[in-house]
Amino acid sequence: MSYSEIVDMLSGKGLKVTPQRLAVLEALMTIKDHPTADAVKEYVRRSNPNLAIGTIYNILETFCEKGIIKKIKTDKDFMQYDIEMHKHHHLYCEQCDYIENYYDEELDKMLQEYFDKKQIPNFNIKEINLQIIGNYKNHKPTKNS
Amino acid sequence: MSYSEIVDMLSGKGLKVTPQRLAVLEALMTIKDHPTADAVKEYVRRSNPNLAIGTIYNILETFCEKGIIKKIKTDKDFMQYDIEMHKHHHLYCEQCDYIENYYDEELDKMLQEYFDKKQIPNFNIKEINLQIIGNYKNHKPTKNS
DNA sequence: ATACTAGTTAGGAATAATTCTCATTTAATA
DNA sequence: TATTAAATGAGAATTATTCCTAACTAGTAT
Ligand SMILES: [Mn+2]
Ligand SMILES: [Mn+2]
Ligand SMILES: [Zn+2]
Ligand SMILES: [Zn+2]
Repeated sequence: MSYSEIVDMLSGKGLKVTPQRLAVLEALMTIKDHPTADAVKEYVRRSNPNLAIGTIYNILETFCEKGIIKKIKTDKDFMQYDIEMHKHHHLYCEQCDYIENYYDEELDKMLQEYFDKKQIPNFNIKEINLQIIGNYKNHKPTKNS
Repeated sequence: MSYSEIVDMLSGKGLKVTPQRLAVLEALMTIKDHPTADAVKEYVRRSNPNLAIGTIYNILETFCEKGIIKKIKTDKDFMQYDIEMHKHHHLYCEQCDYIENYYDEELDKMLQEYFDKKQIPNFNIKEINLQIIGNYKNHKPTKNS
């Protein structure tokens, strides 16, 4: 995503293009790993040492409302954010808390067809996300190493 | 589940049978609705006005460790607990935050077969939970009314 | 029935993530 | 350049959850 695409994306949603928002976007796109607000802070502070943590929460919330990112909650007591907006599911590793994206169009099609046929009474389905819980056979590196 | 079954279940897991644990269990079994720690507190305080909130968290954590209940993942910033231990999925209503259990053996079988065939590289699947997000055509009562 | 003890609880303090407040600053627009 | 609605920084406040520890109790042994 180029700089001008990012600018267009933000202003297209009625958001002012601020250095803080650009920094948070860059952090989210670089880290990818479903970062916490704190991980985003660590990242952006390298270039913007006094970007306030409250501002980060503000921006993340705004991005959620505008459909730019999503929240992910595990059984931990902090929120994680996901900038990958293509349809995907999640692998939750029970041992190292790593959450990996899982893409599977065949699966999506199968589920789509299944629920087209089998309606859930009184409920309109908007999307279906799988939480696939288990463990890696050999653990992924947690961060960048 | 009778009183003596509950007693056996707790002591079978090496847990002492205390009035506090019985009260929390009763709350969970009565509320069903994936209550928060606070909802459990509200319930148990009617009969045990000075059951400490710290004790409730203690008990809930112990129950999780012993496999009596589970934590469920939402995008809210508080935990919810689930005493239904039969395999099921969840319907998340976007409008009223109600989370309903969804049972579907046919679906489970389909997923089982799918992932038996199609392995995920480097990952052992332990369980799969669907987050089915959408809205009720006419909303469910939020509490008991 | 009584004593013992490891496990449990009450109550309050502490912590950590997140939200709020508001004075100041800034991006967009004219 | 002037205007203004929106955004930010700094720190206080809030909220869910955890921690601490003295007092208590369920289960077991005597
Ligand atoms: Mn993701
Ligand atoms: Mn459930
Ligand atoms: Zn792992
Ligand atoms: Zn609803």
